[in-house]
Amino acid sequence: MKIATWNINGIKARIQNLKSWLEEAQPDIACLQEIKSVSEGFPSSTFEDMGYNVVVHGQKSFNGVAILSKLPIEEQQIGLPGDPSDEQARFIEVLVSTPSTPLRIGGLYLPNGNPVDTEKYPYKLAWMERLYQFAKGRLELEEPFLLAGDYNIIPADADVHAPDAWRGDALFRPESHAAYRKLLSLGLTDALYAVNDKPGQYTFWDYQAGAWPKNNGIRIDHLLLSPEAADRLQTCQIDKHTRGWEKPSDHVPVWIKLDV
DNA sequence: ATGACCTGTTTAACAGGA
Repeated sequence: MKIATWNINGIKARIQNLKSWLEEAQPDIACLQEIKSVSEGFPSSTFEDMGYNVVVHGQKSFNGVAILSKLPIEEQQIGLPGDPSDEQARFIEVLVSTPSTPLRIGGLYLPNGNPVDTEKYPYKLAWMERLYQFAKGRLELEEPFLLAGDYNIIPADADVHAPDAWRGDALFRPESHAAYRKLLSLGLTDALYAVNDKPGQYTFWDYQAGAWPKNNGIRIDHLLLSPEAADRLQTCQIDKHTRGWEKPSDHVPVWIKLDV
């Protein structure tokens, strides 16, 4: 089973690229972030025609997440628990049944957090604490479970072209790293590093300053697996070539194959 | 991580992104 995550940076601007990539990559499940659309504005029928079931958690103009699944969706959770006042659409989860096991998949768009001297940074850290509490509960089920998405966290120096230039950034600050380590310490496995820990495996290149031609990238899109999912991990890859397409997203897809 | 950007909203700049 192939499961992917991709921050598409706007469904209206990216629908053609997304269709092309789905046809090429043939994921069974795709977690999408930054759809930048209300739920009713998401072109679900386009993907239903391609054989996907579609769940959307949209918002006007900003954020927004969706999951496309070729397997029937048995349960869904819209939004991250823990703060009823949070109106930002950043989390969606589905439960599907594979031939061998139930499988729970959370798709997330973790807050950026910049600038760090504004309320945006404490919001990011509080959101990460909520994600920690949620993941803790899911891991207690001892089932295959994964959290896939745009974490807006650069895990280590090996994941950024010029680490020293990023030290004070919300994606790379010690407090951000501490919150990310706390999440991992629950027993989650970074799928990419489990199969290949080479440096410089980027998933995002800024539109500005020639970042793509100069390969000034960062790795911020991750799939974190429960022990039961990690046991079934076959491979993890980054579809870097989509960054070179016409009208690209600034992120590229990351996907795993699970033996389920 | 500094070149010279992109998207949505709305239809001229602005907010937000990373």
